[in-house]
Amino acid sequence: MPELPEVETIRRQLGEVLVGKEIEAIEVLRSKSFEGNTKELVGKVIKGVSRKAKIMVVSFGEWEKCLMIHLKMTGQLIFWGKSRKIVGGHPTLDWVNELPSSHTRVVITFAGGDKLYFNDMRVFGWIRLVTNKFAQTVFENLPPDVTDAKFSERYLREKLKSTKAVKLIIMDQEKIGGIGNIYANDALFLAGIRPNRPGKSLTKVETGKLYKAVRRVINLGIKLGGASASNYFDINGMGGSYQDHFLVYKRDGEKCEECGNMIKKMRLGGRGTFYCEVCQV
DNA sequence: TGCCCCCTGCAG
DNA sequence: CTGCAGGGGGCA
Repeated sequence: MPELPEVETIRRQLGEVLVGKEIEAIEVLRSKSFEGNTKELVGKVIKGVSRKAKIMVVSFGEWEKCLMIHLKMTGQLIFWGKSRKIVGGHPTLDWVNELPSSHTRVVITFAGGDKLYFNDMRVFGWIRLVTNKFAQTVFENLPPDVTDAKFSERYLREKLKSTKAVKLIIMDQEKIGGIGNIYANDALFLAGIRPNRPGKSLTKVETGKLYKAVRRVINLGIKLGGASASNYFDINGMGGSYQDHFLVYKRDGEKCEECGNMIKKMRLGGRGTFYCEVCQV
């Protein structure tokens, strides 16, 4: 589910409630969802939560290990307990009181009774106990993500030197981190570029527009707490609101707000792709 | 580069 | 029933 803005929203919230918390127990309800020996974590105190692209790392300060988390398509981290802090005003997940649910894969209990539920309907996501060294190597080997200072217009231009469709390039996590299907579609609309254009066919001006568009949609996504189009919720079970600002994503059949023409849908790299054939050339 | 796969659920 | 879903790895 989550792309960079959703993961970043979760990361910030986790940082607020988890730092200083001591792990009391970890219950793995689905073995595929957790890798490592849960017993090693008992008594460990969380020191921070970081992120690169769509991957989060929960660190424990001096300890040599950390937790890496990837939510993939349907992963959720729901925090429940006395320390729960609700900030937003968006609709709440109605089953938040009934956790664990049938989709709960891992439950982390903290000293004092607060709990963190890892829900993941499709079981693609994971939590892994790894060494700090390993996590550091993973992060170092990831390309810059959209929020990274190293993600420059020049960098983007370099990555676009390919015959691959521009949408597939900007979604390629080995080239640029953090852009998934929602924000890729909207960024290309904002830039006025057809998603299936070969990357190398973009002019310098178009590349500049795409660069600004990508940063704009990702930053707006973060500001709005992510997009709750289907099953994304923050750690309080609350939705984001970027879905109220979708430009083309999931809007096929509706009118383009710019020109009034019908938004079309095509398939690109096996993913639903939305665009306006008038505004995007 | 283009499939198929990992899973589960839901809309058409 | 089929196809599709905000991700990504492995395979030829």
